[in-house]
Amino acid sequence: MTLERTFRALADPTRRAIVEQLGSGPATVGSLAAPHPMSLPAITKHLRVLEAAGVVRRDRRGRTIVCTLEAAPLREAESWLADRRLFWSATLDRLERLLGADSPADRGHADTKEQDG
Amino acid sequence: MTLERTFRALADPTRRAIVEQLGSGPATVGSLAAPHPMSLPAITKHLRVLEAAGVVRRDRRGRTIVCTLEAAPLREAESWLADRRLFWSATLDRLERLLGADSPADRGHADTKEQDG
DNA sequence: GAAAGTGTTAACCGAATGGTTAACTATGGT
DNA sequence: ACCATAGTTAACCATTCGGTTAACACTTTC
Repeated sequence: MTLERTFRALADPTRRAIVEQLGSGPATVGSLAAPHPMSLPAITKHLRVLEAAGVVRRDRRGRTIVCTLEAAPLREAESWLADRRLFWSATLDRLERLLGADSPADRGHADTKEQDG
Repeated sequence: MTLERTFRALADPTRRAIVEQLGSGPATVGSLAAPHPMSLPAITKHLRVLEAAGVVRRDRRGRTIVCTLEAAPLREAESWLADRRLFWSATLDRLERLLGADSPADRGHADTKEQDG
């Protein structure tokens, strides 16, 4: 599944940093590796994971390789999260009150405080 | 980092299914386990991962345990993706043209070839 | 065509993941 | 008290992950 690969790819902080860097535009493998205190093969592996998820594309360009961010999988992941949000924003509060009414235990967050942002 | 735990939690299909089910409202551990062809301890572990990420909350309720979806981490993950999107939608095309102008090799995504999959 | 530059592949390693079964804890019902 | 219900914890196992070093491959330059 694409979602699985995408979320797993984004789970690693190094790979997220790579994606963030690619947000400033395409970059070579070397320049992507530079900020990270690890060997080049490690970066190669991370890029393979990102590429397998479809998040980045790699194009040979002379003797360097240029990596570019690919939109589709990130968009798909965002959509999945957005679908979940349809719930939290609206339904959550109502359902929790239903639960709370049945047994007023110390779950204490339903009526007095709201940590929404 | 919260983002790391959140993305890692969502990387597993079973855990995503749990989150989706919780989108219909709070549920007991048993009812969350029912749809999945695995043992209860496996589900317990998945719930611990989701709880560690702050994605679900567990409240004892008699001899059952009610799990509820928690908004904050999902919102944070969605925000991270949304920030990335600021790039793909607008800047990508322009940057790629800059790159392409420098050396018109067959980076071929614009008009001729497309190996996307 | 040999040397240097840019990445990848291969082999290996320790730690984390995702699952199992068996034993245990905790609550509720009789 | 005793038993059933609902979940967790413990111990274990195979696989995957994230990193390493060493060797290889492709491109450019001299």
